[in-house]
Amino acid sequence: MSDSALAVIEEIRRPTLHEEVVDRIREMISQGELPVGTRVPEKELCAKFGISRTPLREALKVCANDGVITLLPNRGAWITQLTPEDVDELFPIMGSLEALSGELACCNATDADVAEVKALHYEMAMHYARGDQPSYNRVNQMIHQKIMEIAANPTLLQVYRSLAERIRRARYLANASINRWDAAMKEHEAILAALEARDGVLLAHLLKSHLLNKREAVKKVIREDDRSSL
Amino acid sequence: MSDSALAVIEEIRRPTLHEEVVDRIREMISQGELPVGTRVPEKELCAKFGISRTPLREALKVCANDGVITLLPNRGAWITQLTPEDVDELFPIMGSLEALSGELACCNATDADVAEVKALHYEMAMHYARGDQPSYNRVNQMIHQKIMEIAANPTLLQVYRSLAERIRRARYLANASINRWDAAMKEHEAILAALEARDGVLLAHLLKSHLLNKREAVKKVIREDDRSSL
DNA sequence: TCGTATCATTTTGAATTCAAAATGCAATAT
DNA sequence: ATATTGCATTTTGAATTCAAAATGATACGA
Repeated sequence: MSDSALAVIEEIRRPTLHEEVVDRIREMISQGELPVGTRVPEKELCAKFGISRTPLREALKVCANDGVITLLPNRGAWITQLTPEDVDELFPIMGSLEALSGELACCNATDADVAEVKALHYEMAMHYARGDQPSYNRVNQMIHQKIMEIAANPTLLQVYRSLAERIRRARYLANASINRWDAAMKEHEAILAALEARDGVLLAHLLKSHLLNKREAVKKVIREDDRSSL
Repeated sequence: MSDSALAVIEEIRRPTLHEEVVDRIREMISQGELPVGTRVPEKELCAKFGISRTPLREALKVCANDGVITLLPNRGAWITQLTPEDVDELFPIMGSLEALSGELACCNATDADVAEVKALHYEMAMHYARGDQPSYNRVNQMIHQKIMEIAANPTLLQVYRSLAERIRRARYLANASINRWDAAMKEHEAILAALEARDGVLLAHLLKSHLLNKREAVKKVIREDDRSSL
């Protein structure tokens, strides 16, 4: 092996400073602590995090690359305001990726995997029955994550997460009031059945539709958010 | 509109320094000027670009976020060495996205759009007939890009490009010797026909298979590259 | 009164500096 | 001869500094 070549790059990677900052910024945006459409207060964040501008700005470039932040040259970093058009572009992409996760999951799923999804499904049904939306949402997300995990494609997970990050805030707001809860639960029953039957084509289709059904709710939230900032 | 809020963030965006550097680094990797599996020579690049370490390191963080560079804390930035497993993860994802582009393209395509793809197809056929591989590859890529363009989903294009960047070098090498050229041309004829017929489901399927058929060629190149570095 | 020009202040972008970590090398011990 | 320790050098990560651009406030003129 040559002097400067590395056979396989794989190490224990504790997060570096700027990665840590990227996570914190994302978190703050999703919590509304950094409101969409406003300028990132560079100085304040440096003080808050106890760091200098260098790692903060590195993190901002990374976030900009992900579309969460928009950099205006010489005019600062702004928290990206999603437009309804952005949502219309994002959902079909995420739908395709979720569909893929379903297909792959059906190829790989062990009986134990299916049992775990089933357990989560019933846990979610419990929260649904009790009308506990926050818990429902949490378990709901776990189901989709579990399917992604069964798909066993880390790159897919990474790409999906990076897209999900862009609409995380809007999704969070949309989840505050679910307006087609009954329908969503029915869809989830079909999803579970398809996975149990290892019917990849069907599961792909169901996951895609399930996601696209949320599109209008997210767009609605964005439009309201737009109005509130005028 | 409130003091710090921006209705829509949209401006003439001339590339900033670090963005320019990101492009240059990607270009150098795809050309083999920065060989896969080696350490990024920070100092040399600064000298070459005539910049300080700050914008270079910003660019490296962005590239790392895209997976083109791997950062080892306190041990420098390395040009990511794709594994066959990475390729197996990437191709289904890119296949899904190409499929989506085909579906959307069929919804949107005007007659002029189809005519343009047809023209490109014949141009490619010409290069095929003459055995001119480099020109064939160039036009081939233009066709896929044109379909993406017709799909009219800038976000999709952006995501696809970011993934394509990871295997750009390997694809470039694989393209040096096409080993199923006849089959690929036949597939392209079917692709054109599906677009003309506005058969989105079929086009999606064809584009996906067409891409997946390249997977083994890319893996082969990577394995050879691995061996050469031992 | 409203618009424009001037200038001080703040913010941004990028170079420089500085401390900590890693690397390479020589001396020593086994 | 090989492995281990200690030390000088290099590289990395992050703070600081500095110049350029943008912002805001005030004075001036129409």
